[in-house]
Amino acid sequence: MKHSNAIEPVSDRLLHAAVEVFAEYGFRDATVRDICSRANVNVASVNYYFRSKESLYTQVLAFSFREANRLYPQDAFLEKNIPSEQRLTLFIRNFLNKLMDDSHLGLHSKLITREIADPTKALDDILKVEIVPQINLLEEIIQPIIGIKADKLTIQRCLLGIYGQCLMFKHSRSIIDRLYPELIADHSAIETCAEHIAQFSIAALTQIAHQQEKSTS
Amino acid sequence: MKHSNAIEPVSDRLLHAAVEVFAEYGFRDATVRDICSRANVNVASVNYYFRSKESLYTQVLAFSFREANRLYPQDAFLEKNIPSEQRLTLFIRNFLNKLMDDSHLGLHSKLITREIADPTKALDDILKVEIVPQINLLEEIIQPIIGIKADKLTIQRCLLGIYGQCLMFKHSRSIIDRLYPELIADHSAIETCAEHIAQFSIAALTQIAHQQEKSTS
DNA sequence: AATCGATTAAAACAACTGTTTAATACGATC
DNA sequence: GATCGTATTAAACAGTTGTTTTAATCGATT
Repeated sequence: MKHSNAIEPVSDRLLHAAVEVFAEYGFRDATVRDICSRANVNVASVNYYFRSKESLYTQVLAFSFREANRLYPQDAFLEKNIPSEQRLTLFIRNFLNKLMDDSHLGLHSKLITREIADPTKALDDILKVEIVPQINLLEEIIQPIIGIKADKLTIQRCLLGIYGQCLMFKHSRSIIDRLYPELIADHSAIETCAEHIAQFSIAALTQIAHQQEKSTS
Repeated sequence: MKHSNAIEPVSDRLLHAAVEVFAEYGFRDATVRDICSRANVNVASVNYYFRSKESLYTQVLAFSFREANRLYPQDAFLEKNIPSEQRLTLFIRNFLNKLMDDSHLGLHSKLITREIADPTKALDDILKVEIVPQINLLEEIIQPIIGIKADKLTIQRCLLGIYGQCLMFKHSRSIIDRLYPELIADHSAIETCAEHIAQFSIAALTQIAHQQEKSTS
């Protein structure tokens, strides 16, 4: 006797349930039984359809990245003929929206930041396929703002600074929820935060650019 | 028969071992048996000296904050007669050094950031006693830079931005280790990063201050 | 030397973990 | 309708977890 909501294949139900559970508890604290009960399937199904809990987790991560990129495509700021400042603003807005998406499919960013904060074996693959290309894109964007003469390490520090301002909203969500809930009350509030980070960073970057010019002239 | 290194009381050995294990694995994945074997005591000792694993964790967190504040006192930038920019620089340098301290006693910051990223019941106490005062101090420091007219929410966003740039080095350590290890190779490299964050932030803050003046005049 | 409270030790507890097994039910093919 | 591979189930497995129990040991006091 199949269960009530049997429209969706078992393996798909497992994958979706696993996204929820892994996002909520992390790989180590998520339990196979929890996943299976949410998917309304037997405990043995995880090992039947996916080889193991770990293999399921890997596939969940891959699926999450696909979904995140589907919902928040990076098309808008790929065009190189718009001003760098505007490209940076678009990039930050897109990234922050992706991070703060609390909808059903926004669990993906939780998974990823969890993986960064507490890496499993899966991190190295993620780095290569997803994170490095995104970082390279951001570097390409801020390069014209900061100037050609900029030190390589300086650029790296700027990159991390911009990422840090964004990721703060995810990694320290627990604190923001408790101290500054207004900042992330709704979508428009988050947009304002993105706008702020962009202006903050552009101001700093141009300032650094001026200093570079001075010191090398 | 007592064990070899019996100079230190059992409860102290347990506490120190617990700092290591909780920092490395987090509360949920740390095991009582691991802690006890590192402290060279029986498994039952945790429940004998501390009531439970959870109670031990609470005491470990409190101990860690005491140690962190002992090693990185906030005296230097408490004096209000030095320029705000310099106070901010000192604050950031102190904070980043505290975060990146990899020595034996630097495990404390690992514990704290872990607690922020994945809160237990203990977080609310930590917030009140340790984090809020530090945030208030930073707010007091940047207030003069950003100007009196600044919006309350704007100040909050700036606060988070500065914290985010610093915490990035802790929360996303796994990525920095893999992509930009030079940035945190040694103490002087970290100092340079602190200097960078300070300049980056000051540039942005003064820029915001100018914009505020324009829009309200 | 006997006694008492505090400490340590080994063992067992019950609950939970991921995984496996072995039996059953199903659905299509012959 | 029997047969065969697939899917599902309940049960059990072996390992680990935090905690408790019960007994042994120690050190000081009487």
